Amino acid sequence: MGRAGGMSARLLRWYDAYARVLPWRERPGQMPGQIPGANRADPYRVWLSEVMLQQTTVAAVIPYFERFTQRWPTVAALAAADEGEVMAAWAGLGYYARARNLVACAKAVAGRPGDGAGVFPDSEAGLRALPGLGAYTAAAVAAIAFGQRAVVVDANVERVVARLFAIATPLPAGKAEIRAATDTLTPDLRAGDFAQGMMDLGATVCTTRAPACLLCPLAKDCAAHAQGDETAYPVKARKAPKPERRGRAFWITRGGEGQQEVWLVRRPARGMLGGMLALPDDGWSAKGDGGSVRGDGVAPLPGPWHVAGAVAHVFTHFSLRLELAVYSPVDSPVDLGADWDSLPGDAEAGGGRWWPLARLAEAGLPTLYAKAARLVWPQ
DNA sequence: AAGCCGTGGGG
DNA sequence: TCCCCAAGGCT
Repeated sequence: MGRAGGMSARLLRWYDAYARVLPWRERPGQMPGQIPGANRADPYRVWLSEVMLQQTTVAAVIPYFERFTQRWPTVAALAAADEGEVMAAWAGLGYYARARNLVACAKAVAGRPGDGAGVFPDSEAGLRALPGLGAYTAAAVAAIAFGQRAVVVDANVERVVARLFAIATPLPAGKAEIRAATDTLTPDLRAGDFAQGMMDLGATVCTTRAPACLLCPLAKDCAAHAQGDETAYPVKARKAPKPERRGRAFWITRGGEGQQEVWLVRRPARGMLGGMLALPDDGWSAKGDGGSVRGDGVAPLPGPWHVAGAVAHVFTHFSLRLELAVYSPVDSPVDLGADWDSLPGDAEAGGGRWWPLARLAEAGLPTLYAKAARLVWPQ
């Protein structure tokens, strides 16, 4: 057995002993010398978990995974689900294009011709062609659910491998080099357990800030450890500072005590918070861009309003300070309900709708709007 | 191909 | 407080 073989064997033994117990995962190492795919797990659950885990922590995913699998136990059930309900169930998890792709992928799988209906493709290439599955997810599902040998590289593997081989090429340029090195380590058998083991190692031992090399089964093979500077790898460029944006959302209600409703809009499928229900807003103009207002606008609305407060929210590439303007308080003489046509809402996205305040939690607002709503409507 | 796309937790 | 980052994909 070569050096790479020794490393993967050590990693698999470590995984057999210390694998995290996760809802979508089968227990490893039940059968020494097992055949390929001996640990294969339900492809639907593997796929769903992998999509949820894209750029998202395990702790954040677990409750969503439990709710989704309870409500939609099979890919066929998910394919038949109302898309709005899926989006609402995804609310709070972020990167909402994943939810739209999730539905599209479920429909594609459920609609596969012949005996394949409702069955995921079992090859990496077949999986890669499905919406929402990129290089990582296709490889992960092929390996974990179908026992295929696939080279699985996520941010954990990138970090572990960059350290093992002291790869100094900065990311993302270094990705090719890292993938090639991962390929040499990946075993023909148990590629899925190997991938999960590498990810567990990265998540629990070979961590970004303070790697626990004393606990690492690969420490004696690790070039960065030999150099005494594990955290020097992988090399990454510094991120650009986030610009600040400001915006104003509108809290428009109607109805009497106990029967109040709030005006919600469906955001366009593309762009920020695409496809999600939201409070109408003015488009979050960037500071200093002339105050250009895109989106819903508020000019046509009659009646007095006041600013109830503001929330701060940080997105991937900008931060936002969102004011909440409250229209038509309960005692207002203005009946906005009679002014339906003038209410804001993107027609192509389905316009807007009055939503009972008592059931606001079920609307599935993205965190930004949930925070804003909390200013005037306690949970 | 570089920018867009959420959120919450940890140091 | 602020910065970094997490089982990335799409355009």
